[in-house]
Order: sequence, then structure tokens, then C-alpha cells
Amino acid sequence: MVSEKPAMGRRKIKIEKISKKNHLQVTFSKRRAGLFKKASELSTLCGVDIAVIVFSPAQKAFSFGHPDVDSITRRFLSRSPSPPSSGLPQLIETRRNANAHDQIVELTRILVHIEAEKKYGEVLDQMRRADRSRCCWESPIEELELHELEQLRGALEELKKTVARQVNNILIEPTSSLPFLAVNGGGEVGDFVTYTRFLYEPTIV
Amino acid sequence: MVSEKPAMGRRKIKIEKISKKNHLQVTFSKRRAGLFKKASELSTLCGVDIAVIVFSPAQKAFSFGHPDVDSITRRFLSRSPSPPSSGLPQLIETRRNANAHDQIVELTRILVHIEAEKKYGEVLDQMRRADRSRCCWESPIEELELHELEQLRGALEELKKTVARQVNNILIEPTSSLPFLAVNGGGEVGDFVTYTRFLYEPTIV
DNA sequence: AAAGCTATTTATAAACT
DNA sequence: TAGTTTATAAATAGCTT
Repeated sequence: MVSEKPAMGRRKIKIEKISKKNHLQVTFSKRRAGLFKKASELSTLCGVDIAVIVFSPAQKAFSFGHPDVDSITRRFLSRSPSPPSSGLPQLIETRRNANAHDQIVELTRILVHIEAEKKYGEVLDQMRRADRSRCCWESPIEELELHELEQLRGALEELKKTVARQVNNILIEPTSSLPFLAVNGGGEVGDFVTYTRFLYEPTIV
Repeated sequence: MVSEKPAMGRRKIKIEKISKKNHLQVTFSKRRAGLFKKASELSTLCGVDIAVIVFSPAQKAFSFGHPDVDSITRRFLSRSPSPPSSGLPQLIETRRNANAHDQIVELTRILVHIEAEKKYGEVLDQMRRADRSRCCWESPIEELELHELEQLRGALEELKKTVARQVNNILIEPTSSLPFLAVNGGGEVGDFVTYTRFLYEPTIV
């Protein structure tokens, strides 16, 4: 009556495969929930992205992800083995992947517009010069127009630079430890730290 | 000596983004280790496959996997409804809140430029008309220029709208309360059950 | 960014409903 | 198969240094 109180509350268990099948099912459900909760808390507390994928004993897939599993797994896979894609962007803040995609589409469209406008500006400028050397009317208003035109061109140039800078910033590869300036130079394996359960448990599986 | 010892041990904390950066870093490391350990235990206890991917605040990737992250993510993705994959690569990634502000600032600046250009466009257009009714040269090149000019104006208008929408998205999203569970969160989609942190925390971050 | 140290808060193994 | 309870095992927040 003294030594071992079987106790009613939690009991220590060895971390090894649970034999009783129904018991295993219960533990799986409970711990899976606990794991997802932990992941959720970590994501919130530190404002980081997390993906957790668990296949049940019956091969059913359970997952947790912030902002979502797909974007994270893609980001992970795209960086690990294969060299990062082009200087093409990886990008923007948002808690929703769908919108992130929309954003990059929009920004890309903007860039296209900017380029188009630059060309327009050049064309206009050329035509202006042609007209100018063509004679007649040397009216002040014409001068003003030329002036305005050049201002427009300058504005467009500035705009393009601004947007380019913006896009550049937004589409930066979050590879290095530099807050927002990682460049996708060469995929560094060192940026990947992968743990396996063997680090926690010596038991072979 | 009795009342409130701030206590030395663990104190309850609210699950919300940690403000102090160094504190956040410590918490990230500790909880990440804890999360991986939990994943490891679940994997062992129930003999199931698990993958956990975490991107640190500095966008460094940490992962835990049994038997390995890649095989699990592939298995997961292959079963998922394949993403549409637009012309643009999967360069959609997430940035952190801090950058949202910068983005807004930049985009706002762009908007200002757009407005300025729009004015230029209008002025030019008016001058063009004035010139036109003013005489001489009814050359085709002039027609072309007018045409181009109007195209430019249209492009600018479109650009402005696009940017406005973009800014709108960025400004609105962070405060939106619509969870992105839409994808397949929280519910069951075939053999997929995806949870998101919103299931645990009602607060949007 | 790394290790210990508590004092508490959490997570849970089993039993129970 | 899933909640509730209980008593205990674990995880960890805030400090050291």
C-alpha cells in the first residue's frame, strides 16, 4: 500500500511505439491536436510561417499551416535541392497566399505599363524633335509643350525607377539572414537546418 | 514578503506577437525545439510520418521530418488538388508585417507620381488640341502623336487604378477578419484535414 | 546567440462518462 | 469515437552571467 501508487493522473510513458491500437489512436488524436496548437502559438508569438504535415496510421493527411501549407512547402522545396529560380521574385506580405499571388500579378502588370509608358515617352520626344525641326510655328506654347513633355518623361523615368525599386524590394528572396535583402545568389545548404527524430530519440525506427 | 512575488518561474503570456526582438528570438528557439520534440514523439509513439517546416523571422528554414521532409511534402502535394500554376512561377511568398508599412509608403509614393503624370497627360492633351485648332501642319505624325498621347493617358489611368487597387489590398488585408481557411482549412476535403491557427486563436494577426 | 534555474503554466495518460 | 476529470509529467517565461 505504500510503494507504487498506480495513480489516476498522468503517468510517465516511454517514447516508443504504442502497442495497443485503440490507445494509440487516442494518443495520436490528442498529441496531434497538441502539436498543431504548439505550431499555431509559435507562429503567432514569433510571426513566422509554419507548416506541419502528419499522416495518420491510416495514411490520412492532417496538416497545419500559416499562412498555408502549400506556399511553405513550395518555398522549402524550391530552396533546398534545386538552385533558386531566376532573379524572379518571391514576395509580398500577406497572410493569404491567394492575395500574394494577385499582388505579384498586379505588380508585374504595373512594370509592363511602366515600360510601355517609357517607350511612349521616347516616341513622343522624337516626334517632338521632328516637328520642331520641321518649322513653322515657333510659338511659346509649343515650347511649353516640349518642356512639359520632358517633364513627363522625367516623371516616368522616376516612376519606373521607383517601381523597379519597389518591386525589387518586394520580390527579394528571403534567403539570407539579412532582414529584407537576401539575394538568391547560391542556394546555401547552411540555411537549412533539418532535425530528425533521432536527435531526440536514440531508438531506431 | 508574502503578496506578489513577480515570481521567478514561468509566467502566463498572451498568445500574440512578441514585441521585444531579442525576447522573440529566444522564444522562437525554445519553442521551435519544443515543437520538433513533440513532433518527434508523436512520430515515434504512433509510428506515423511527420514533416514540420518553420521559417524563422530571418527567413531561415528549419525543419523536422520523419522519415524526411521531402518525401512527406511530395506525398502531401501530390494528393492535393494541383495548383493552377499561372504563367508566373510560384514566387509567392510571405513577408512580415514590418514590410507592409514600407510597401504602403512606396506604393503611396507611386500613386502620387501617377497623379502627377495624369495631370501632365491632361495638360498635354489640351495643348495638343489647342495646337491642332491653331493651324498649319496637319501632318499624319501629329495625328499619331495625339493618338499615342491618348493611349498614354489611358495607360496611366489604368495604371493608377491598378496601383490604387494594390494599395487597397495591402492596406485592407492585415485587418481583414476573413480567415483564409477558404482553401481547405478546418474542414475536410477528402483525405485532407487542414487546420490553421485561426482555429486556435480568434485574433487575426 | 548559448546554457542553467526556478516557479508555474500546460499538456496529457488513464480512468471514467 | 469523443468529452471530462484527475494527478502528474513536461514545457517554458523571465532571470542569471
